[in-house]
Amino acid sequence: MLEKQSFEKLQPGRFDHYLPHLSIDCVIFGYHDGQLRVLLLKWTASDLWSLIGGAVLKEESLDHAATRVLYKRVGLKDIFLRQFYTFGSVERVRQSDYDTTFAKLGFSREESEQLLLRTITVGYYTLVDYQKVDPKPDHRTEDFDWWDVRDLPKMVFDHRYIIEQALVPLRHSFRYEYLGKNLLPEQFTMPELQRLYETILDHPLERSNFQKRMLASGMFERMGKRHNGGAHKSPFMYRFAE
Amino acid sequence: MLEKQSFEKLQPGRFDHYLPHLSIDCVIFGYHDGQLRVLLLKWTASDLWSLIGGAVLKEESLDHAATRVLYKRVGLKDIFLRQFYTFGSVERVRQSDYDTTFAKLGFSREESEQLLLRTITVGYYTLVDYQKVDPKPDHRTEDFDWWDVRDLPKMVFDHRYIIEQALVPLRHSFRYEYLGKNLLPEQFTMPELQRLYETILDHPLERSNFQKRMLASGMFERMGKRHNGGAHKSPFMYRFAE
DNA sequence: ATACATTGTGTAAATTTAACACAATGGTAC
DNA sequence: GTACCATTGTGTTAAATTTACACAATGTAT
Repeated sequence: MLEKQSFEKLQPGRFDHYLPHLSIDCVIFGYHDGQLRVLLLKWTASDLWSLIGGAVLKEESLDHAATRVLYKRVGLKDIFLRQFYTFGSVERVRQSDYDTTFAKLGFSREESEQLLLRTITVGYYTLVDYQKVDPKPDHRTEDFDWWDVRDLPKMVFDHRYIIEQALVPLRHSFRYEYLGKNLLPEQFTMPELQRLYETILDHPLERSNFQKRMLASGMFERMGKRHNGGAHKSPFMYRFAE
Repeated sequence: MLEKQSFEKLQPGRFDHYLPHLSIDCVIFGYHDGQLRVLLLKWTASDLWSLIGGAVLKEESLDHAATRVLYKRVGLKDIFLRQFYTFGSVERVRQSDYDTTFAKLGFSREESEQLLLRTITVGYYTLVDYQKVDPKPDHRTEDFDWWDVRDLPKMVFDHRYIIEQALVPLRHSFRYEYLGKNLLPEQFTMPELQRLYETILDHPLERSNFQKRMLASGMFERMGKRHNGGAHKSPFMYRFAE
């Protein structure tokens, strides 16, 4: 369980090196088993989950902070990362019931308030390969897991709202761009790609029209065929071009 | 010219009541004479111009800060306001040549650095009636003016970049929504509406198709005709519905 | 009264999107 | 080996939307 001392160890000189009142939070999307999922951390001694986020160094950009946090906390590199909104309501931090959580951890009311300072958070969303994630729980978090976006757990602050807001530009981008590179393995079949799109856009797509649209986009390269069992015609494999 | 004392008067207890390192900036769009324009303030004793912005109170939301600043500095109320991006590069404040500007104003190097602190700014854009604007230049700014977005003056920090970035979602919103309520007078003709759209989208639109699309949207109410001279067929007047 | 730039609306062509059809394939069941 | 069949790739048609063009009506200037 998190000790008061270890918190200070965890964030040495937090208020010297980091910008106060500001954080970034990353909605990390992954795809598995026909489900769109987000990577969440479970807080120690609590049933609350949270996004992966962190403070911003005084000498780094917001994008850099997001990249740094993703690398240090989840081992992710060279990923699709996009800022989508900045959440700045007054109640977003305080309204939560996690004041009591801090009390449980041995923090005084005064110290707790330091940690519960008014905070504006810049939201990013990222698309990552479900398998390549290697979260490093820290002293504040004891576990991590992927959660279906349609079935999220109890979350700290306004993190659930942030996820819902991230879904809007995510869906929009899948309508007008050809993403998904980081959500699928290196090679994939057209039905697999379609399933991804249907999951994210949350509605069925007509098979033959989908295939034609994808091929006409020129974003995909056809590789060899896959013969791996299943009583079916063997499909072509594709990958994202260049 | 700005005196050191008046700056303190201007922002009493700035570091007590406001969140440090954070600001909001508003790209105020107006429309006049077939030009899309932004409202800018001219800095005292300088040829630099800037957006209308300000700090965020510790007990107000970002949206509230933007609304407050727009009301206090420009007298605007009940306007279209939309957050679009948060600018957080490290160099955005320091790279500028305005260090020298502060020197001219009698600030010491130390004090100047206080004012040139690393600052993240949350960008908003707004659509306002060109005529209803009543800017109140303060001690830091000696003048204001509307500038054509295609012909902007020399600007402080990254404000020119912020304007360019605001144009992207602005154009996008005009493609998929029916805005313009605040950019036009209460009543307007279809050619006038079309001219607005063409100016913002920056390309010509086919007249008859434009008219049909607008009418079909149900967003506009047809009023009486206008008879005000000009050797032309008199056009219908429209207004935004409800 | 005539001319004419402008406005409102109608219609046809082109393009895009959606819906459906069918043949080919590769494995399974017998 | 052979018939079967879910799946995949592609083609074809219908519907809807977008684009281009046409024409009649109007109000003012001459």
